[in-house]
This record gives sequence, C-alpha cells and structure tokens, in this order.
Amino acid sequence: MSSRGQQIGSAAPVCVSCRDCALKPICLPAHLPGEEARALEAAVERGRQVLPGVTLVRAGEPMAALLVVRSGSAKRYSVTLEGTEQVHGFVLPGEAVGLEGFASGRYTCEVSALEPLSYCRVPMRKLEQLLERLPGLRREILRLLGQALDEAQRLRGELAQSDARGRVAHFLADLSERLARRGLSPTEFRLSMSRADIARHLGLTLETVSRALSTFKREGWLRVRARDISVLRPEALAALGGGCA
Amino acid sequence: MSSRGQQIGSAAPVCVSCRDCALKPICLPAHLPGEEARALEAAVERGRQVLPGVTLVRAGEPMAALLVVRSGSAKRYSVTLEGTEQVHGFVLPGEAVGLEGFASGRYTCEVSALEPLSYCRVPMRKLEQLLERLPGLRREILRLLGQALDEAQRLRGELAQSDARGRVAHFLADLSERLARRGLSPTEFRLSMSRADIARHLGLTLETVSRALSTFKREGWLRVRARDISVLRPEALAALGGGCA
DNA sequence: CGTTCATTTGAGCCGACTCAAAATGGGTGG
DNA sequence: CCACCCATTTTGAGTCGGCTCAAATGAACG
Repeated sequence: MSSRGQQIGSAAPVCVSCRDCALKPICLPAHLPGEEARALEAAVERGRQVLPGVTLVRAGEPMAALLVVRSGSAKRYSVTLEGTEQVHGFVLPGEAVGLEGFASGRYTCEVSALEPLSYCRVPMRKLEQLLERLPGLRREILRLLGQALDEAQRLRGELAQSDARGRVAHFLADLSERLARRGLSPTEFRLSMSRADIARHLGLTLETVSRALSTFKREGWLRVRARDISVLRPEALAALGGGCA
Repeated sequence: MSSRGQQIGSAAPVCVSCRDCALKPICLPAHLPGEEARALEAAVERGRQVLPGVTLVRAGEPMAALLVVRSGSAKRYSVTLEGTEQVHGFVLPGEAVGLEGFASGRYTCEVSALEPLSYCRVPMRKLEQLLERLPGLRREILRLLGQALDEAQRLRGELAQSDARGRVAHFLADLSERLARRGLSPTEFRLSMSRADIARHLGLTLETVSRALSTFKREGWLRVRARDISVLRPEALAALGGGCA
C-alpha cells in the first residue's frame, strides 16, 4: 500500500497548523486577514484520518461540523429510491464537504473516501461563534457556498448540452485544472474513482465512458492505462468540454 | 394585458411592508425573530417593477444587492460561447435571484422577466451590516444558499438519471409543488416560459418536450392547451419524475 | 381577417444504452 | 518471484430513444 504513493495530496503529517499546511494557498484561511485566520485556526480540529470506503458524512445526519479534506479524495453521492447511486461529484484536498447541509442543518448526501484520506473539522458551534465576530470569515463562507452553487449550475449546464465525449472531456479538463491549482501535475494523474463512478456522475454508462476514453486515446489526446491518465493534448479536451462563456 | 391576469403571483400593490405581504410565510423574514425581521424590513427597497423580457441581473455585473421576486416569474440562464442559452431554472415569487454572485461578488448568469414582474431589493452594503448583528439573518442566508445548492444538485441528478418523459414530469411536479407552497393552484396554471425554454432547461429539444406533453395528455394525466396546464393525475407525474430518497 | 410566432406532428438517422464476452491489471498466496 | 484469481475495464453487436429536418396546425395580436 505504501508503494502506491499516488494518492491525491501528499501523505501529510497528522498534525500541522494551517500556517504550515501545504494547502494554505487554497484552503479557507487563504483569503482571511491574519487575525481572523488565527482565530479560525484555533477552532480547527486537525488530522482525522479514514481508510478508503469509509463514509465521512451520511444523508440525514445532523451537520455537526464543517469538514475540509486535507489529503486524499472522496465521492459525494446520494442513493435514489431504486437503490442506485447518484454521484454528485468528487472532493479534492482543500475542498469543503457537505455544504448543502446549511439548508436544513442536516446533510442530504453521503461522502465517502476513495483513498486513504485526512481532513480537518470546524464544529458548527464554534463556527457560528466565529461568524459573529469575523466579517472576513462571513464573506469567505458565503463565497464558498456561492462557488459551490455556481459550480453545480455549470455542471448541470454541461450535462444538458454536451454529448458523451464532451462530458468526459469536460470531466478530465476540470479535474486537471483542479489538480493544477493544488500544485499537482495537470497532465499525469491517477483517477481515484472507477469508470462506474464517473459514469454515474456524468449521466452515462460505464461502457460509454470507457469508449470515450478509448476514442481520446486513439486520437492521441490521452494515454490511458487503467486509472493512470496522461494528458497529451489538454487544448483538445478543453475545446470539446469547455463551452461556457 | 390587464385581461390576461394569469401571471404568477397577484398584481401586488407597489408598496407593502413585509408584514402585509402575501409572501410573508415564504419569504426571507419568515424564519426570523420579530426584531430581526423589523431590522431587515427597514433595509428593503420595495416595489420595483419591470416588463417582460427585461433583464434583472446580467452576468459579469457586480452584485450590488440581494433581489427577491415579489410577483411574476423569471428565467435564469447563461449564454455559452456558441451563443446558445443554458437555462438554469425559473424564479417564482419569494425566491432570491443571483445567489451564485456571492462566489465572486459578480453575477455569473442572467435573469430576465418572463411576465410583468415586481421585486424587492436589499443593497449588499446594508445586508453586510445586518449580518454583523443579526444571527438569525446569518443563519437564514446560509440556509438560502444551502437550499439553492441542494436543489441544483438534485436537478443535476435528475438530468443524469431520467429520460425525456421523466424530466418533463419532474419539471411539472416541481413547478406544481412550488406554486402550491405559494397558495396558488397546483393543478391549474399557465406556463410563463416557452417550450424552448423548458427544453434548454432540461437538456432536450423543444420537439421532445412537446411530445412528452402530448404523451401525458394522451394518457389522461394532463390537459394541455398551449401554455395552460391542468394536472389530472399528479401522482402519475410524481411517480415518473420523483426518484430521490 | 390576415400575419406571425409558437407548438404539434411526422419520417429518418445517429448516438448512447443493453447485453454479452474478452482482456487487462492488481492483489494474494504459494 | 510466479501463478492464479478476482474485479475492473475494454470491446463488440444489436436496439431504441431522442435528435434533425420538414411540414402542418393552432394561437395571439394588430
């Protein structure tokens, strides 16, 4: 297991202050003035770790804390009446989990680890106290929610307008960009999710996802070996998947 | 124009306090304690009116205020690089507009009136001041954003999983339910949007939307006359469109 | 009453799904 | 280290739903 070493986000030491965290430029405190960042930092519970497959939050459960992934990746999904999974998206380091819980104080979807994963926690009690006196944090949390909303809408638009290849291309381009923002390679990465997960996320079947990848491979846009992806022509993917003004 | 009289939400008198507003049980102040509601009310600019087709907010424009529709309905959309509209959804009375603007302080999509429409406005300056001292309002705004996010995700799931008839059924069931919550008839209503708008919202063509409606009519679930809809078997629509736990 | 736009209906085609089988790779135990 | 086993992924053949293009009908407005 230690030889894989390809998991998303470095295997960070368990306890690090935000100041020394590799995610500093991306994570919540990034846009906060110094004192606010310090106040927030004091409320953060760090270094929780879980194994692949473990569920971080469950639908219906009260939202007791704001969770932010530190390393590893996770799958956000909900289960339909018929028992099938709807995959809403994938969570990368520095991203918050379960924001839609603000709606009712309870989570409405499940989030489970795809790899060994570590995360930070801000208990809601403390968060609310902090929101009382930190205007920057207020703005930051609103920004976070607004961003999530914007992203969800953008994604919906993608589903509505693109065909299978377009969706897969967009998925790869988006993932690539998010990895780059975390200082990881945008062209060489290992998918932590299965074809079936990708398919359920994009509203396709796993065969169709596989075929799309094969097409890209044949066209010379990608190298694909199981879950290892090398992007050879990012522009081509972006052109197919892009589409938004 | 006055003889149509079918527009969504009554033609409210221009200036009404929140206390006397027909939307009181749905709108923002509904969940606020008395003093907070009063404080918010003092910041609200009421009774702005626009004609059909007028754009309320434009993509790229700074988010200068929080807008809530009072009467009438609107279309949220964005324009892709190719010049086609992506319809994100439709706004009913009591619903806020442009929440995704919290992401960057600028709107990312356009909202334009589908009927004569009136709305209320809370300037962002004042809103931020209020958020400083009203914990209930803080929670309420977060709830609003969380709800919008949850809804966007649910919709994405619907797109990913349902076929054409399922999407149209879900659209009607959702609209019906939202109208009911506003004290309007859930079974008799007039669509304020075109088939093309519905189609672009659901990721279909207008012909397919029309065919789905015709099918429902043939099965005896609906009566359809142009944009006037009578729902005869709500359960049937809900069964087709539902699907989420 | 005529014009114009929105909606409905029809025919044919293409892409994505379904079902089925082969191949690949990762992990395990000898 | 190698052979085996299992799950995942790839590939193939055939079907069906939704798209495209085109025409007809219906509604709204001057």
